[in-house]
Amino acid sequence: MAELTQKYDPKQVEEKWYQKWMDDGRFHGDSADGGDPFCIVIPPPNVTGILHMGHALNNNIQDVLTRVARMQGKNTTWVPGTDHAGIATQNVVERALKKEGKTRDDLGREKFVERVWEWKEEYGNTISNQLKKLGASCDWERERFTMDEGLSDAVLEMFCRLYDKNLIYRGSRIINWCPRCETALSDEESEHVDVEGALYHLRYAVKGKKQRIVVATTRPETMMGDTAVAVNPRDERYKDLIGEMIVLPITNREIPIIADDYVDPEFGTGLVKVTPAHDPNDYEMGMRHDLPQINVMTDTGVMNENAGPYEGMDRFECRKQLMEDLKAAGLVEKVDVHAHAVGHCYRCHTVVEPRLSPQWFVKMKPLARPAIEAVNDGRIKFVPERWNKTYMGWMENIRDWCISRQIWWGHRIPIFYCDDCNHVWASKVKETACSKCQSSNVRQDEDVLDTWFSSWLWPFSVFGWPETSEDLKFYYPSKTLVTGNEIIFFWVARMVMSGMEIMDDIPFDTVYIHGTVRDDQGRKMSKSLGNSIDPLDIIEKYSSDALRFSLLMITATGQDVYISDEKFEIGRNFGTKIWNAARFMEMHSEGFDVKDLAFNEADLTPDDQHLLAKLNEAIASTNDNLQRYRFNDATLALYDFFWHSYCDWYLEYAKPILYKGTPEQKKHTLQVMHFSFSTALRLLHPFMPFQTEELWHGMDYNHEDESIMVAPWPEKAVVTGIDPKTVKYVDGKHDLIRIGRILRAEYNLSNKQTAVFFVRPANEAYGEQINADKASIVAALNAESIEVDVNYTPEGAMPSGISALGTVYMSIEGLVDVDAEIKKLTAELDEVNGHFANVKKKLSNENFTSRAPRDVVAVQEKRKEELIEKSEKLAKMIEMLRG
RNA sequence: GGACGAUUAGCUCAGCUGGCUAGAGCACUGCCUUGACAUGGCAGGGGUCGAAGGUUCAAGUCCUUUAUCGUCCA
Repeated sequence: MAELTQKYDPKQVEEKWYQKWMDDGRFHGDSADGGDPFCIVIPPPNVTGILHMGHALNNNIQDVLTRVARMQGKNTTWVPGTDHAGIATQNVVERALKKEGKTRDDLGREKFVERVWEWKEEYGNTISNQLKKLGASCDWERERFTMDEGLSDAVLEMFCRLYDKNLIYRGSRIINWCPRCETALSDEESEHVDVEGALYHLRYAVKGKKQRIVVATTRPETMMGDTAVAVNPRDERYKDLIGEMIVLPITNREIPIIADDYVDPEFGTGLVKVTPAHDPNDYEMGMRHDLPQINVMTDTGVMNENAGPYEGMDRFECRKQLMEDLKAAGLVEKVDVHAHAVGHCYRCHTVVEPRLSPQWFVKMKPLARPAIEAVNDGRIKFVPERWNKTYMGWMENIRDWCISRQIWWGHRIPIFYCDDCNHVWASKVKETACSKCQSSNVRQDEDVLDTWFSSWLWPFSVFGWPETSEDLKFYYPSKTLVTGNEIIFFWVARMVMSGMEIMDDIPFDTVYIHGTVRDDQGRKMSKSLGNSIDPLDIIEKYSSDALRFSLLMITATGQDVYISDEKFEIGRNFGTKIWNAARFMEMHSEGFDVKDLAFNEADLTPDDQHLLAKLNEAIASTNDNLQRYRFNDATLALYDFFWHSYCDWYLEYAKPILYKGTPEQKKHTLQVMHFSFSTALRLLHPFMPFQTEELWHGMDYNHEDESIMVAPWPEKAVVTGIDPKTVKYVDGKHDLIRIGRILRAEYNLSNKQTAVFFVRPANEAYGEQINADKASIVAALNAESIEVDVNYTPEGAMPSGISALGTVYMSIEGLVDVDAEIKKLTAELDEVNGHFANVKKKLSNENFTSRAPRDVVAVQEKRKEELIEKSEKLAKMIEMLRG
């Protein structure tokens, strides 16, 4: 047996094993090997990304699932990769350029894109490398990037297919425009943020009348684009105004007052300005009433020539100036404080400008139908189930997806225009001649596609689609998708749609949605708040295993998780505990063959049986909880087994045997220990991959297997010959020991002081068992001796307590504090009587005895007996003390 | 405005199909450097389960209302 270091050194161990696993090709799966496929595709992080706690949790979970599947002998692949994050990456490179005093226009499109590729080559592997530090057992040979050749081909193929099916179209719609990124965004990419804004009440003059009306708006600067004022047709107040004309201030343009049901008479004054080019509802109204559309801003959110005197002014600057001017002209009725939700760019948090713009869209309704069915009929399950509703809500109210982006980094839209015959067509190849009139006067669309247009193909594009491959056939559909709730719309829902459309099959059968990682005050971790905890710092400080184990232990299924540095001590301390337990075993294992663990089941002592029963429970619980994605419960089961069952009880029980027992006893005990430990180690491996591998080798458990990664996964009960009655006896024995220790503690006996104990067992059988098993109790209690006697009666005042196996007395010379004893026992008696009263009340209630299930009643009846017995014992003991 | 989630010990959270005498980790108190481990051991204190109604033999758990916080959607 190799010698374990006194202190575990995670840094060196973790590096060593990850490299070894890679060298040995442990992470790779291949369809050619056949078997039972198990596939997970990673939610591709942004290529600009650096690992944060959300990633750590997310990938940790995937790794656990993957490692379990691998140990179960499944043909496993976990496909990693990154996405090109169009806007984010472009922003990063533009910032770098800015430092050099350049803009992307200075470079031109081609040079700029080259520059982004350079950036990607240099920095793009950061997150993948960080995942390796986490211990992620990704199939790196399959690593993909959404802009690589194959995936780009998939994107073009998808676009052309949908275009040819008329599921992609170009049209002028109100889209979300980010004036900072200078591109359109999808509805999902505009994040609604509640802001304390203002509701401006403006006076507009009615043409030909003295009358002025008051219109309420949150965006006065769009006034220059107003083409109507609208009222609800049923609003009596304004009935007479319908059809009149309004003269807009500043530009003096005349616009009509129209009637439209959309107007909410309760909002503001019941009169709203209509700006069809800057608001989706106004756009709809404009269509209904055939109103002109006047765009008043440029791409950068600066007022344009339609804004008259404000041309060239930033939109918010304009709002301020305009309001001052209107105020001066006496055209402001009032300004109310107004809380409302304003769209912000999800990449740069600039206020989004809704704006009329020609863009490319995917028609979503036809794609949604099969995706709705797949979840409705249970082929795809969300865990926790409630996310079904979120998914369905979005699917059923789906709106067309704006997929064109006015940036350079991304897949260029494969649409070609002929400037001679105006033919428009989609093509996967770079066209130089018109497919209709053969003119060479053709040009490709300037825009690129939304990044999500490539990631929605991920579950099949990573396997080479549109090429057919054995891997695609074998691994698709994947098993579980693990992700956070924030990308259900962006990604999960769209993958289901693309999967159903292209593969005619679901992309995964389970979507596990985990919580969001927050700081200890419940705030989202963010760079700007400076509250993020860097997983790499935690790994440095505590180890990767500690990070992983702690994260899972504190993350309840689907609930948000609050973390702080100290939380990771859980995992570190647990690792230390296991390490030291292993060292202890090693100390006693000289000359012992860990490969010979076939102990004789007839020789199993009560404590052996108890430990093995606990091991079985741990196996069952781990498996059950994994199946239900209850990772915290799975880790808790392992924690509890190792720490309490194994270390606190069994290891302490084993000490006297290992130090003083016969060679036969010693061998038997070591067999039980190594058997249990090595089994539990395998269960723990997916959660703490590094340390378990180190111990697997350090303890020489690695039979013919070279790695614990492929050691057999413990599936179910491993030992027969465990008697439940014996297990229960040991539970009782632990209780007895606890009672004895309490007596010691109450009288402040130091560890050096031994004490004489007397036990009056609850029955003969227990008496016999205790007698046969006395040595272990003597050791646990550091007792001088233990006398077991069913008829034991103390001669004088003795400290005592009642355990499950019987009454325990401790003999100490002349030191008994009789009053304290009486007080203690009386308090206990009161408690027992309280419980007894409750039970009695229950049992005398006929409704209970007749309606409750028989076993529930039986439990209460048994309890009643026990309480009576205990109460009597206590009363007698008190009486005796009183003398 | 709608939907979902949370509210349980000082803190962070479990508690799943109602049977609970409500658990864990951290923090706290006392004792202990004992031959795996002080990143530890043994023992201990600490909760009318946000509030109010209801269903039930039985409610932390189910229903209704409500308050507070959070998330998503409009």
